[in-house]
Amino acid sequence: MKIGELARRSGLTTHTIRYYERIGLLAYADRDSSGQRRYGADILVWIEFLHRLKETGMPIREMMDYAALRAKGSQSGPARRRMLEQHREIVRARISQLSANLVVLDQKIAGYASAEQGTLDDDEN
Amino acid sequence: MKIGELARRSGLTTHTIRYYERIGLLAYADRDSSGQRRYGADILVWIEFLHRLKETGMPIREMMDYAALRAKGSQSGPARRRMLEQHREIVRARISQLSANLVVLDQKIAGYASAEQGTLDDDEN
DNA sequence: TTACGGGTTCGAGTACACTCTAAGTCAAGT
DNA sequence: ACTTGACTTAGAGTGTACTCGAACCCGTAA
Repeated sequence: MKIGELARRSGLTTHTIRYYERIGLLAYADRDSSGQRRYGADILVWIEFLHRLKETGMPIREMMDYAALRAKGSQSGPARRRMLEQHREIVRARISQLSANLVVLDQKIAGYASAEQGTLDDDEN
Repeated sequence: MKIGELARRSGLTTHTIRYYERIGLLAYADRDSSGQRRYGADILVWIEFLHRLKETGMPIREMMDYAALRAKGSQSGPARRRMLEQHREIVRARISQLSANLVVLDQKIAGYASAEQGTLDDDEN
């Protein structure tokens, strides 16, 4: 497929796909006779994985490191596993933090709700 | 207290405190006779709350809206409650998303671990 | 009195992750 | 032949949230 179709199917823009190739997140794509990028379907799996890393807050730099390991082939498996394990801890910590903050938010909202019932005055935050 | 002490106690830098004042996240602080900012202890509570909003991913623009409502006094309570309720939904969604991605990450790591045991080959991501 | 550790303002600079523009090429449809 | 839409490159611009620098002022201890 060409870059436009990949864009539609991956949810990235063509700009972003080229940008990712430039910085090494996506491998340099084979070009056809007129110089246009041609992709196989397997790149969608990789982009989806990148999307997950991004969604979980991994910085692009780290994704680049991961991509570089991946490009070295299966011998880099253990290193990639270690990266993912570290990242997993960050994600777990983030979930805990958000959950804790969610509790405080709930309390705050309950405080406002009470104030609206006239049973309490609010605390000015 | 002066800005330096507030910085130490709040975890913000003096630069950031002045920046927050500039954009309206913190109220314009009273100045002493030599023009230096003087803060009461109550601002720490507000900064801590701002920190929570930030940690949960609220953009500064929205925090500014919230701060503006707060500056209007207790009559803005209901509007603030609605803002927090909307934000709470965003936080809940984010936690769900992270949790879902965490599961995938676990599977991926398990896949690498199996590959290292020699029981499977990896899938090249 | 002079050095020091604060503080002040304004405006410029930084990091991240895109996002877009300019100027051009190319293939297919009418 | 011409238009349309998709593609190419290099490089500039954007938005967010700070972060820092320059040039200056002010109060206190040696």
